[in-house]
Amino acid sequence: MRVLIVEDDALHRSYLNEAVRSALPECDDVMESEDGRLGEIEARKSRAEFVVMDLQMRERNGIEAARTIWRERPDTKILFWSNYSDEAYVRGVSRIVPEGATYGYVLKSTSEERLKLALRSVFLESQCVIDREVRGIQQKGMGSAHGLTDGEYEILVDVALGLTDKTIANRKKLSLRTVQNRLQQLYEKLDIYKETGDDESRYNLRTRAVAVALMRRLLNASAVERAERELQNDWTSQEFQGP
Amino acid sequence: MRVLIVEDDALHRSYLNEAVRSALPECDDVMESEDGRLGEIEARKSRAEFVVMDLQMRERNGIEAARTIWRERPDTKILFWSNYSDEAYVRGVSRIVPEGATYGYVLKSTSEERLKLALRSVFLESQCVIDREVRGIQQKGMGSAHGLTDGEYEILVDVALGLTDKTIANRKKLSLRTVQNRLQQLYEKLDIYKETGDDESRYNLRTRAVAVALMRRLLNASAVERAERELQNDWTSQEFQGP
DNA sequence: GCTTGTCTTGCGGGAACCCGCAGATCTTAG
DNA sequence: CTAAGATCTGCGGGTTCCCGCAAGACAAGC
Repeated sequence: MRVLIVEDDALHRSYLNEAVRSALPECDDVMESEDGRLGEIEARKSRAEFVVMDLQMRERNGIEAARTIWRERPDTKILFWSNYSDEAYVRGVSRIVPEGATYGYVLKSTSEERLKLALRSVFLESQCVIDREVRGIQQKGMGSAHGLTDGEYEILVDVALGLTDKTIANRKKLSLRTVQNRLQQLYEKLDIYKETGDDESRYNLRTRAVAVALMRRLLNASAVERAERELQNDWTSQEFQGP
Repeated sequence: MRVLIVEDDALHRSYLNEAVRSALPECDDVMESEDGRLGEIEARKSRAEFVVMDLQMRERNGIEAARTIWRERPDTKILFWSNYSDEAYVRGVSRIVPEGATYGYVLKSTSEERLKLALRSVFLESQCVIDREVRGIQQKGMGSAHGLTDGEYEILVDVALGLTDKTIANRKKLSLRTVQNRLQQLYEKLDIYKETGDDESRYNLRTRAVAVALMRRLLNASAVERAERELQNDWTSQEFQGP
């Protein structure tokens, strides 16, 4: 049994190493990689079945790395280990997990006990373990507080990328007016209107929406970069023109 | 001699504690705070002259905390200790440092030797120490690659907040056309035009500018939040109504 | 069937945005 | 003082955005 740790902070890396050795005495070998890119290579070379993965790394973030690892070996068990419970990350993870794969999601602020428990549960018993703080975000469809539909979230990302309404309509195969409608209902969910109501001063609604999405941690730079890469793919592989 | 450590990650906190005790044997007491808010209180209560401050914390980020600490005791020596060399953070720090104050800025990835050296240099010899990677950003005015004027950066922040051109004009006491001019030169610096040139597909320029600023780490959520708070101050203290 | 509700699409217009052009102001160098 | 250069400002227009209104599509329920 061999475990691969992918984490770019040296302290956290050694902490994880120690925790893994302590929680899993049956573990023969613990490998380490310093960023997502190297993690992919190491996982491919060593054929590790168990991975502890940091999100938010320099060279290549944990979501990208996990996706390629799962693409090559879908039975790999991955425990995600993240700083915050940003909605963008949680969504990103749940978007790439393949059918039936086992994974976990724990915050760096959890106690060592919980971490070790999660290691044993995910790696040995193939249970999915998700921290309570994260769980709150994962179940979508709550009381409009910060529960965006998948469709609305998609629109939000496209807007945050700086796309035009018309461009979004082409990409999503929708009418122009429909895109604008979804934007409006996005504005309502984000309380954009309430703010402009206070003063006569007006916001530019679409950029304001991006701003509050940032502040509410619905978006972050990594999510935008991911979407940007997907966009460039669509952009070059197929030309978008006409009805 | 007493040192206050403000850092919300437990591992980094203990690492810093050890480093401080090792680098500064003449240090009597090492205090710790878990976020910016508590750090302010502890600094006020203990009258610590030396602070090691993390940026990017939950409750109140390091820049805010440092500002209030410096406002109460401008002779406090602060060593900033950050994950990345994000332009937004560097700008934020250099914006709040008072006249003649001594401070340092080192990355978490630097070696323990460099960290200890920085601790001694800043705290004992009152030297300003700034990591090489950070230095690159600090000197502004380079070959248009990512060198934004202060004025351009201000505009960028206001746009990222979601403000209207007219609103920005009022806030900055400028003409509407001037704001739009600055926006145009911002677009050029960010290469917004080059991108739209590839395809007929159009971007919404202002949100696109925010997107690339995010991806180039010129902006981040903390910077937006900071600006938002300033905005709300102006908003309520004085009413903005054009002639 | 009829109604109710949600989602999509079109039309139209007022407002905001993007920008070329040209005159006015201010700085800097010779 | 003058000339050159950068910045600010107003005007006019083409485009996009924001949104109220209304008609069609589809599903669920009495």
